[in-house]
This record gives sequence, structure tokens and C-alpha cells, in this order.
Amino acid sequence: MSGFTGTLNPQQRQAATHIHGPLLILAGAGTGKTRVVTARIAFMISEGIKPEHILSVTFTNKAAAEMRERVKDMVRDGLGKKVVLGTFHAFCAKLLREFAEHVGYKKNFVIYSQNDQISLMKRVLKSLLIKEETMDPQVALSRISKAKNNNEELGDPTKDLMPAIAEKYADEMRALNAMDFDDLLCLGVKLVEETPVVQKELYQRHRFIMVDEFQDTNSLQMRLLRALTPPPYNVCVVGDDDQSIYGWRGAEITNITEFENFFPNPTVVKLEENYRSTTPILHTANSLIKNNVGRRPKSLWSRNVGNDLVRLIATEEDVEEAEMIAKEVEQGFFSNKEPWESYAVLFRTNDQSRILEQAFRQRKIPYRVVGARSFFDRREIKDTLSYLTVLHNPHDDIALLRILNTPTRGIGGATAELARDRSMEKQYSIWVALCDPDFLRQIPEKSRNAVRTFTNVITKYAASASAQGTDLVTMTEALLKEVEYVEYLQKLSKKPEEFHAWEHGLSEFLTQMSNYQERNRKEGLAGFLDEISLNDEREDKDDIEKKKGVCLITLHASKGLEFPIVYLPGLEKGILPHKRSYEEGRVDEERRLFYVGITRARQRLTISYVRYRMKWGQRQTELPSPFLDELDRTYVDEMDYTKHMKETPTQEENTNFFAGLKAILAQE
DNA sequence: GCCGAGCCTTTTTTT
DNA sequence: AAGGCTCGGC
Repeated sequence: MSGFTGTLNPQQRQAATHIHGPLLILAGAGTGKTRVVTARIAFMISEGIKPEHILSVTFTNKAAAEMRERVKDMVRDGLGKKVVLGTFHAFCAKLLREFAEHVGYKKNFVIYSQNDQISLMKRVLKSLLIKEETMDPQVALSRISKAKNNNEELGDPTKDLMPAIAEKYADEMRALNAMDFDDLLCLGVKLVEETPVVQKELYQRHRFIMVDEFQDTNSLQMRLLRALTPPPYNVCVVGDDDQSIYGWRGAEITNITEFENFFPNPTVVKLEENYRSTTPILHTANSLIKNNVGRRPKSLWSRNVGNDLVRLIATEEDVEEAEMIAKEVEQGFFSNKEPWESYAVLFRTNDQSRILEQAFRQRKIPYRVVGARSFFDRREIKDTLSYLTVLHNPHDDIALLRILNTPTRGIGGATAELARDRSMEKQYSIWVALCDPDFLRQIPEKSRNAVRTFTNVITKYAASASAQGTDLVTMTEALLKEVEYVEYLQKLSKKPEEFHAWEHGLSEFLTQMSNYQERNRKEGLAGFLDEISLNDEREDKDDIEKKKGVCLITLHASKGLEFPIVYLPGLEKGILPHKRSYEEGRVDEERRLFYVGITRARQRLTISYVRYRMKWGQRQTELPSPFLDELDRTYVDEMDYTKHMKETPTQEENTNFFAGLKAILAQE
């Protein structure tokens, strides 16, 4: 047997060396899942299977990136690089780029992010004369998404509102040659299921398929998996029902619990020995998760008894909680030489990070905020991206409208409105309207000239964008220069810092672009745009590893990661479980989320909650999370930070607070 | 068509 | 607390 499976425990080894026929690996948190999966890939390759015949699908790009790293390390001479890795969405996008015509799209379709979707939905609602108060664009979108994922019909568009909206939205998307994330899956499934030639080709390409984070797959993804896999079903899935936290996005837990209904007689391997955390952490985690009904009973154990109890800390104010964390991190760094990267703070909602960032900034503690969507929401990035999108597909009305008068060039609302009306009437894109001589005749001369200048610029750069061997960075810089974008930013900014932030954002964007180009010479602008819409990771993995500091991250984004020292602040009713989870009957999922958070910790775990928290600039009373009552206290050290701070007012800041606290407790 | 002031909403999680 | 959006003055 080869080296990479030698260090595995018996269950792990069984999983790693089972190659043919369906395999279900039930892998609890920290049970060495990734090791097994990578060992399995290495093993397969050592058995003579060609790496390019292995397709490994993960749920997030983060997981894909991590997998790529590990496989690369494990398999010699870059063979591992040939394994096909990616998310379901990225896989479908590539597939559709290749075969778009089979599902009635053009190859240069664009992928719509949530922002784009909302813009379009707003437009749809407007055109149907629906007020936003009656129908929230977001709500409409998620309803449509749900229908697509469950393959359900919404009803008669002539009778009901929702189906009418859905129909209009779909029409618009097709007209824009745009796909949203759901479309990628839907059309991917359609393509494979209904095009035997393609299916056969894919059978040849991907002979062994692995799916990670299987508890998060939805029914479309299951369908796709089935369509890609002929008997004898060389498919291996890995997952843990206790870590299913994407139900709100349509994840079907039955994919894992009823796996045998989809792939007959699977081999099932259960991994329960945890290599990550200490006994106190796992004991606490087990005591929480057993409160979920209908789960597959499972109990993690560890040989590592550890040195620390789990701490549960109450503080008075949210600021205090953040300061407590920052102070301890600082102390750990200076007195125990604990590197910043050992620490992570996990929270339920993105906005919780702000107060933490403040506390860290004050103490000059380096930190990195992972996964906050912000970068691509930034004005300068969105603008530049819209320009590039229009170059790639000028019929993308949403992107076009964004840049039509950005920088301001004399094409105001009235002209835009006219162009839009015309495009509706004539059933063509706004771009075509702008180029239409009849339309140009309708508008005042000043506007006409402005429009002409605009269309000329776009045409010119579109040609260069699609030409072979164009340097994207140079082209983008030239384009921005020509439209005087930076000058526009300067004028727009209210403070110099604001302008500098924008400038910095731009240069960061161009750096990423140049990185992309180095990695990937063939696929040009289209590939770059794809990568950006599909890659929430966006920063290169090198990038993320280079980044030093304490990790601030949402619970969702933390899945699959681990840290020596973890803080879970904000364990309050309404935050975790989130207020809306009550309304939507998703409290179980919130509990799993908490469970995921707990099991990220290797050595030390600190859970905390506050009595008062600022919300919308208002001080609000908070209640402890009901989940806290469920935690077995055998290994939990409970304390009240504020109270003990008051009792020891002379305690200077830089002595170890908890050492002091323990001493006090011992005296009592 | 442009621009600023004030008003209004917003906060769940992500491919 | 902050950014997006509308409206009104230029």
C-alpha cells in the first residue's frame, strides 16, 4: 500500500481505498475528511487512474482552493494539478461556455451576481407597474430561485403575480444573454440530460466523481451528479448532516440521508474520531447538537484531553466584548508569542465585524476580514467591471446602464429613458437602441454627440478586448484613461481619503487582473469575468495566505476551517439563533451553525454574550441565546467579565486578566 | 442635465 | 451609522 494511506485510521483507509461503485463517507467535523479525500485522490492516481479523469466538486471556492493545495502537495510532479476541481457552479459555467448553443444561449453569456439580479428585478417590477412596497425585489428573486431549484411550476402568468414576474424576469435574462447562479445549474442539468452527445463526452472526461460538503447540495446538483454518472456509479460523496447550514439556499439534507435512493447499495463509512479539538470542546459541541431532532446519531471523540475549559463570558456592553477579545489576543501575542493567525473570531452576521475591527484597529492588531462581500460591491470595482462586461457583451443592459453616464458625459436620465423605451418597443438591447440612427435622430444634438462618443469608445475597446493576445491590464487602463474615470472619482470624492481608497481599489483590481492573466493566458476577458462572478474567494489563495492577522469571519464562511483559538461573540437571542430563523422555522439550522462554530476550535474556545448592544444607533437590551442553556457545563468555565473588572479596578491592563480572575476565584 | 441636501432604509447566511 | 435614492434648485 502506498504511503499516503499508511497514516490513516482504519475507517479513513477504507474510505480512501474504495474506488469503484458508490461511496458515502459520513465525516464529522475535524475527522480528517480533507485528508481522506486527498489521500483517496492520490491513491487513485497511484493505481494508474489518470488525474484528468477525476472530477472533484466542492461547495465553496474556498474548499476547492484548499483541496488544490493539498492535492498538489501530495502528488508528485504536478500531476495533481490535472485533477478537475471546482464548485458545481463553476463546473456548469465552463460546460455552458463550451456548449451554450445547445440550450439556446450564446457563448458569451454573462453571469449575474446578486446585485445584477436585483437591478434587473427592480426593472422588471417597474415595467409590470408593481410598486416595491407590494413586492420586495429580493423576495421575488428568492421565490423564483426556490422554484428553479425544486423544479416546480409557479402557475399561470396571466392569472397570478408571481408567475408573471418570473416569466418576465426569465425573458429579460435571456434577452440580455445573462444567467444567474440558478440558471447555471438548471441549464447545466438540462444540457447534460437532454444532449446525449454531450453526456457521452462527459462520461469520457470525468470517470470518477467526488463531491465534498454533500450535505449542502440541492436537488439540481443531485440531478446533475446523476446525469454525469453512468453505472457502476463511480461516485464518492462526503458530508455531515450536523453541518448542513445552507437549507435557506435549497440544500436537501435528504441527498445524504437517502443517498441509497439515488445510488444503489453504496458503501458507507463513518468517521467519528476527531483530530482537531480537545475533549472539552467536543463534549460541549456534542451536548449542543444532540438537541436537534431527526439527525443521524453521531458523537465525536478525541484523544486530546487538552488544557483549557470552554469559557462562557458575559459582558455588559458590546464594546466591552470586543475589547475583551482584542485585549486577550494582544496579550497572547506578547506574552505567549501566539501568532495573530492562531486567532479567529466567528460571528453570525457580517455587520458584527465592524465593532471588532474597531477594537483591533485601536490596538493596532493586524486582522483580515474573510469573505465579506465588500470588494466587488465597491463603486470603483463595480464601475470597472461594468465597463468590461459591456465590452464583452454590450447587450447586457444592466451593466450598460451603470456606465452609460459614469463618468457623467451628458447622457442623462431622459436620454436613458428614451433608449430604454425604444429597446422595449423594438425588442432589442439598449446598446442597439443607442446605435440606431432613428433613435439618434429623436434626441437633442448635444445628447446625440454624447451618445456617439460613448458608443465609439465602447466599440473601439470591444474590438481590442476580443482580439487575441490583448493585454487586459493595459487595455483597461487605457479605457479608464480615455473616459477620464479617475478624474471623475476625484471630483466625486468628498474627502481625499475617500479618493485614495478608490484609487487603491482600482489598483488592487488591476493587480488581480494581471494575476489572472499570468495564470491563464488562453481564456481572455470572458474567463476573467467568469472567475470574478464565480469566485467569492476572489483574492488568490496565495493572497489569503500572505495576509497576516486575526481572522474575522462569518460562521458560514468558517465551515471547513480550523483555528487554535476561537472566539464566538454575540451569543444572544436574535443573533444566534437569528431572529428570522424563528419566523422561518430554521432554529435547528442555527444550532448547527453554532455547532460548526464550536468545532472550528482546536485548543481554546471562548463563547460570549452581552447585555446591551447598539443597534441602528440605539442601545438595546439583549438576552442570552437559548442555546447556551443546552450546553453541558461539565467542561465549561462561566464568568462575568464586567463584574470582575469592577472588583479589580486597580488591575492594570497588561496583566493577564484571566489569571487574575482565576486567582480571585481561588481565594473565595 | 447636473448636483447637492436631506430623507429613507437597512441587517442573515453565499454560489 | 452609513450609504442609496429622491427631489428640487441651478
